[in-house]
Amino acid sequence: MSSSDQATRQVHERAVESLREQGYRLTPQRLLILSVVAESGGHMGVDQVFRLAKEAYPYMDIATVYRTLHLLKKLNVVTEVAIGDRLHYELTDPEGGHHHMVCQVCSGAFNLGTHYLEQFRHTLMQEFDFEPDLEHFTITGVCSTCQSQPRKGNPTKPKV
Amino acid sequence: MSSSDQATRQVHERAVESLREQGYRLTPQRLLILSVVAESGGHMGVDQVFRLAKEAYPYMDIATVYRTLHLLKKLNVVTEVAIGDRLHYELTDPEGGHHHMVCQVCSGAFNLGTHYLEQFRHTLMQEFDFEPDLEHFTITGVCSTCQSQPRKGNPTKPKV
DNA sequence: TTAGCGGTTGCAAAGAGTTGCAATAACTGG
DNA sequence: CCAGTTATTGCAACTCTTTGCAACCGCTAA
Repeated sequence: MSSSDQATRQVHERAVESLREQGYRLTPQRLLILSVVAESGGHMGVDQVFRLAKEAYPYMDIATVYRTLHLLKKLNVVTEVAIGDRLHYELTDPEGGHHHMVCQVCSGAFNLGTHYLEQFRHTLMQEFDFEPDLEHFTITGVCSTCQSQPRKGNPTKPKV
Repeated sequence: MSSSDQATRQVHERAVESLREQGYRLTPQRLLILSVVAESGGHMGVDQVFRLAKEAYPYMDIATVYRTLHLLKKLNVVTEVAIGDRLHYELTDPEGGHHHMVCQVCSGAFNLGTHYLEQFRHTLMQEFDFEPDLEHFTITGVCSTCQSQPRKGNPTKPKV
């Protein structure tokens, strides 16, 4: 057994617990969608989740995928990441959250530790008494690589 | 003549110049959509823009509204603001840009000066060589009023 | 002022995501 | 282990936004 199998099982256990605790039912569809996301390693678009899930269970419906991903997001099992103008999903980082920097040129996504935003949060609360929601924060821009390779054709594949 | 008429005329002049400079054509549809947004004073949803524009010109098409708003956004004449899960549009702040804090509870939108993000930008470039796009930045959270009025029914109308 | 180029529009249809609803099936108590 | 309750699914219809395309019309040059 690989360490990724191990990780996947832990994810399942935690997710199952979250579901039961809050009165949600454990359905094959939910477990399947979860395992698809868990096994991908990185973040996936909804259509990609749907395609893989449908391979395993042909009756899978796209509406179920959307509903399940929204649910898992609410339970903090998966995290939503905006890549381009589409939402992607990945397992929530167990070591406390992180944010994303997404490159507009190559669509690469880079992690950003929470503490980089703490100062900003502090400022907003101090100055405006505004409590920002910085749980799943994605900022777009241009990454290091694409800055040094000026507009040279094809975007590369997303990194995690 | 009111000062808002005056402001509206200035907006038209600047927008017309932007369009011509870059080879875009001045069409009645574009001018109408622009004036609808300009006269609203604040930010408006696409459907609201469409409805008002259609009152003045019944052949107005929703696709034209979308295309025009995207164009005006590209020309930096209007600014896109995410309210809830819909995009709203407002005239771009002539005094240099500002960002928005949008309350998840009451949907109120509050302005946030650019300098509050400068430090954050500096950090990202220093640490990650990542050039963030902070042009039109919207952050969600809970505003001062809604923090002190715990979950008491109806959201108020958007401000600004 | 007019002819013609090509950017724009209106329409229709496609795509992405959401929602209502009846049938299904996961959970509970007995 | 079974029956009842009710959350969930699959389907289809719907909303919101984008896109392809032919007709149209704003602009420029003569």
